[in-house]
Amino acid sequence: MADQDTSKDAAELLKAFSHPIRLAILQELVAGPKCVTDMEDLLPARQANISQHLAILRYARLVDYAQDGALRCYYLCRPNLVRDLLTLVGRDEPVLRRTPEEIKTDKERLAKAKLSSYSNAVAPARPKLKPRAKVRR
Amino acid sequence: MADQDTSKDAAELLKAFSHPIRLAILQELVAGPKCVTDMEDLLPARQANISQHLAILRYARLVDYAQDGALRCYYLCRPNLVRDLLTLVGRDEPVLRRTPEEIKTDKERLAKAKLSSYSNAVAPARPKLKPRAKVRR
DNA sequence: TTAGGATATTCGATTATTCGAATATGGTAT
DNA sequence: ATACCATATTCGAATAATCGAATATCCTAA
Repeated sequence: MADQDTSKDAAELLKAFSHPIRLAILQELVAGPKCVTDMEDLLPARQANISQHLAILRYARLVDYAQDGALRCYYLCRPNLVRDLLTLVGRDEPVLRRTPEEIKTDKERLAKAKLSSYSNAVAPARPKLKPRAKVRR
Repeated sequence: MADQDTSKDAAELLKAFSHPIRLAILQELVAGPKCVTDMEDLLPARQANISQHLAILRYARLVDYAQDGALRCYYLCRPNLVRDLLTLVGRDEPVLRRTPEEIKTDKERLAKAKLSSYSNAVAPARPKLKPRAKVRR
């Protein structure tokens, strides 16, 4: 059942990645170590905010820094993870569509087929349902 | 400057991954297609909640479903992405620690070295600063 | 057509994230 | 010591994510 602890840890790690600014920071660090001031020039965010994001990345152990006088040179402390992750999300894979039949074959289950529909369910605006009948809760 | 659009899209994709239940769902789907009822047995979440997470995964185009009668068989519509991502976060890379000197070498910058400290800045509870002096804002 | 099963969605409340503003901190040079 | 630069942190307000409860919907069997 996909170990709950593992999932929780992995989710937390991924959360650290899941912000545009933080991704941009990581991307910049792939190119080489940088201090906060460098990043200010490269990113659309203010110093305080960048420091906040760096704190999150540090907490996730994705980055660390080496102090150089008054400067803190940030670097990736798990460069392979970061590089591979960035590559992975960059890459784009064609989106599959499977028919109920294909699925059935693949499924270790006993339900019976139904040849008609297969989903179109994607992003574009879901049709709203009827507003809910108000009831005491 | 690590394209802002790209970062935003990538961040959104990663957000879809960044939840323990959603990760667990994806993990289960790597093993093969499943309908919601199957997942209810496998995951520590209620039906409504699972459906909510599936909606998010669908929106991110990570999953889709094939209707089989009253059932909806969910499957990965970008299986490689999902598998690789899960593998990646599962794998654990040793955490690097670089000295200011190493960094300096690697840096296309003109600051001067400082041989002493390197960071210990990680997770465990940050020391609190002095509470801020209250001022009208 | 009605009932029941499987799944989705809406609402609302709770909790978590995010960001700017205002400092606090630490280092270094004076 | 003081001042200044680079960086962190706190607070607070605004926004977003999360989850249960209560339905709504769709499909099929009776």
